[in-house]
Amino acid sequence: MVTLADVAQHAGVSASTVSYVLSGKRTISAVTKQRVERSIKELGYHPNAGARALASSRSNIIALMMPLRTDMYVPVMMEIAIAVATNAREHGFDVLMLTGEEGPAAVRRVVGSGLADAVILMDVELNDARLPLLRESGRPAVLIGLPAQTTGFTCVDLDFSEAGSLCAEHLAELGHREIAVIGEAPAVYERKTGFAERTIQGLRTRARQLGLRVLHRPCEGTYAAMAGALGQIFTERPGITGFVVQNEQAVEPLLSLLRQDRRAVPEDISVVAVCPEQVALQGSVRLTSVAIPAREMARHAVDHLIAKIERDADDEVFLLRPELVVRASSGPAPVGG
Amino acid sequence: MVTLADVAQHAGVSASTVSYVLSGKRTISAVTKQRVERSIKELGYHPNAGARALASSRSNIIALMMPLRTDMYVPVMMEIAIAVATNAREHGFDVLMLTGEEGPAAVRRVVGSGLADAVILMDVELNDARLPLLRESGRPAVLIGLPAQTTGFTCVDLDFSEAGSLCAEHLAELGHREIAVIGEAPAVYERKTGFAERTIQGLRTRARQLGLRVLHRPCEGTYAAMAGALGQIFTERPGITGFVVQNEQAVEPLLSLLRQDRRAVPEDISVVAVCPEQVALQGSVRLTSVAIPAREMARHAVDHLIAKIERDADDEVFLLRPELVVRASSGPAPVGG
DNA sequence: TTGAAAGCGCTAACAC
DNA sequence: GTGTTAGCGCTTTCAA
Repeated sequence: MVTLADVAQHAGVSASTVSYVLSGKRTISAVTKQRVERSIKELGYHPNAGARALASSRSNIIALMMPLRTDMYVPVMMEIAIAVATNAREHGFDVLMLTGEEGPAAVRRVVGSGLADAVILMDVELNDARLPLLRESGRPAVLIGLPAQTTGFTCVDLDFSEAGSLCAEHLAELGHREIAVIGEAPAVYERKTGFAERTIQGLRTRARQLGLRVLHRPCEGTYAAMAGALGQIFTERPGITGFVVQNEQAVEPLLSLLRQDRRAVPEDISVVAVCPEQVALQGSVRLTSVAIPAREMARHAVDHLIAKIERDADDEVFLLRPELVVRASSGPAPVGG
Repeated sequence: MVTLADVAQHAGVSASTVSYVLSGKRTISAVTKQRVERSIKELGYHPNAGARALASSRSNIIALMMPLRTDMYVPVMMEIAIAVATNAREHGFDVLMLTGEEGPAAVRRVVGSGLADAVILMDVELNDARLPLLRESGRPAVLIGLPAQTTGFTCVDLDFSEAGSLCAEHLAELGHREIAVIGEAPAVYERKTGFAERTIQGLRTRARQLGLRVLHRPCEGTYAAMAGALGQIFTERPGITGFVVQNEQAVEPLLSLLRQDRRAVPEDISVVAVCPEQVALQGSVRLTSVAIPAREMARHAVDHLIAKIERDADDEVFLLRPELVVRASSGPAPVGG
């Protein structure tokens, strides 16, 4: 194994000089710098990560804690994870992947051992058990999601309330007067991550202002559940002409069942989704939707985390502005009835 | 920060004793052991990861290199990644997530710096650029996928050839005589990961033995592409009564278009998929399918990698036996025509 | 602009 | 069954 000492000897300088060439923490004459860099290349030197971490008390590793449930929001999570890793590399950091499996203790472990310099938490719940541990660890942390109590943390999330509001507005503008919201599965609401609640609340508030009538139904993403929900909805409110869906899995079942029901989209029924771009684009109908901006969230999370690590930046709450993109699934409310 | 020396002092023993209590590498009397463990608890001691890595030349970290393309096989990849992480933890290892972004050099970096003790490569291509680098690094590695040249590596993959064979068998047994295979998008074949080719080859071989006529069409996973392909297929071979699909995205479009076409599944047309269990279960029809056993692959990969790290185990090629599960999308070939 | 040297916290001989 | 101690390879004062 090639060590820094080997490089120093080969270049005819001291170890510290090599170290400083690498870190750039002090000015080095052009000649020595070149000599050192040449030696590094020739010897194929790679600084030892462990030694570095020990001497500098910095691992240059960020821990990313994945959600426990691997069955939900998979594409978004994956996109965030990859974007976090890519982004972190641009700042010279690597990413350690933690699963929910190990529980909140995982946070203590990686942070207590100095394995990770900082933590990103995905899929944060309103009263997340990991937060107290993180807080007492004193390590920089960024949450993706919005817990009940944000003090001590930087949070990044989509402004779901505004997203709901945009959906209401869009349908109201198209002349719809009565709409239904197909929500996440009941389990999601029970988990209290808050985003589903914020969406419906934002939607309801705006709907009230616009005189839009709203029926909200949480729903499993299966054909059977969707069929049941749809039947009930049209029975209760036959005048409904618009749907807002916030449930990846439910999108195709909904479209498929409407088709079967001989209700044309968007002529008879308008559909607006809150979902990853991918889902909105690849289905049987290109959906008018509010996207969940995974990469942007990851970028904010990493950038701010690095700022906290390196410049002790302050905590902030970033609520990203949602955008509604009009596609083929929404149109004017049918006239008459 | 609490160090091992602090613990030693607090427990009234030497540093090495504490170290040995932790590692279990030598026998310690019950009393000292308990005293040490008590001190560890009381002081809230966490061994420093960097120091450990430096002293032992072992980081207890496995690097997991994700596929470059984040748009394909997302659920399987995510499932594998999480299973790898969970499994690794059971052996006391953490997982570092590398994206394709950084290119093959990422391998050299994490391995050269001693950041990772070993590597798992996902989505391996037939002539993968990362393999030579890995080979010369001499670090233990496991590939998920099957490259052209496996020497020096342990490989884990589904036996796709056998999977194709099973599909042919199943349809033949049901009396089908003419089938179509909807394959992955052309881009997948161009990337030369080999699995798509192995599937069709295994299927073809068995089909020939069984007197089954096969038409193979790679296909994008969009409604438009699927509609085009389907039209062509039925024009060319009006006698087709069975479909094998190996393309997650194409499953729903296919089912939907068949329905629109008034071809009932499974009465008129049988459909067999090679896809993740999740996809087979959550669509509009519960699909007869051969599952891609993500967790099992991850388990094999991790277990064998650990065996290589700790016991210098030999390289092996694990081709997991596929299983075809009969569900609601396949049935006897229609009589007459 | 550079060098010397003292650790960082742990492991693993080597001693007894 | 336990203690002593020499590193592991790097960063960073301190000194010149």
